[in-house]
Amino acid sequence: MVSDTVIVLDFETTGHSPTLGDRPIEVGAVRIEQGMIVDRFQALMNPGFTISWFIESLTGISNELVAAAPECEAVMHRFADWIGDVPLVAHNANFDRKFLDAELARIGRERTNPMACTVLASRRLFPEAPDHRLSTLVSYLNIATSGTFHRALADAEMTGSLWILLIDLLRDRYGLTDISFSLMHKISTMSRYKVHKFLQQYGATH
DNA sequence: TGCCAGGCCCTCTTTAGGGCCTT
Repeated sequence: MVSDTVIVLDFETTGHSPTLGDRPIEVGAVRIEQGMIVDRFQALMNPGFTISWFIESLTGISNELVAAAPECEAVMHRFADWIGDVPLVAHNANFDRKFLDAELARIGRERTNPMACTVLASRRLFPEAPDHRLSTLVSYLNIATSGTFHRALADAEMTGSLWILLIDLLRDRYGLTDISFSLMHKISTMSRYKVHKFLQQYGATH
């Protein structure tokens, strides 16, 4: 099986909206080559203000932890260098894209990487799942887990496993042998009613 | 002080509303 190299990333943040001042407190990511995780990135970062009790409880990331961490700007420079121009993947990519773009803008850099979403892909390829939250899909698809959720690297690793399963499903169900990032991206953004027929036709001609 | 987003996607739709998904 040949598939493109991708980087699967996840941010833990102080809230939902960078436009209202929320910032990342941790980034985790895995690099996937040939269907395997071959490298990892993880860093806590200091957002410059106090994290709410809710976020401390949700993530287990305390104010003490981020106080000892480097500022977001320093981490994001390292992260931007690490991801390069490799295509990106995230679970609910719209969320992580907002924070990535906002933090890159703060350091005078810009994302050029295309980005795909495992929520959108899963809704089309696993429509029978109870729902499409990461924790539900991990359980439903028997994805290996350390038992930790809402930590960036653990969530990125599970999302990476989900990405690999999505590619496996395209291979097994439709006989596709060369599954590119752009094919998965196309599937994720087309009408869910057209996906099955499209893949049948695609599999017959590739 | 209290509250805060937003893109996707379905449907009892398109002159709209509300659930899903992320922290």
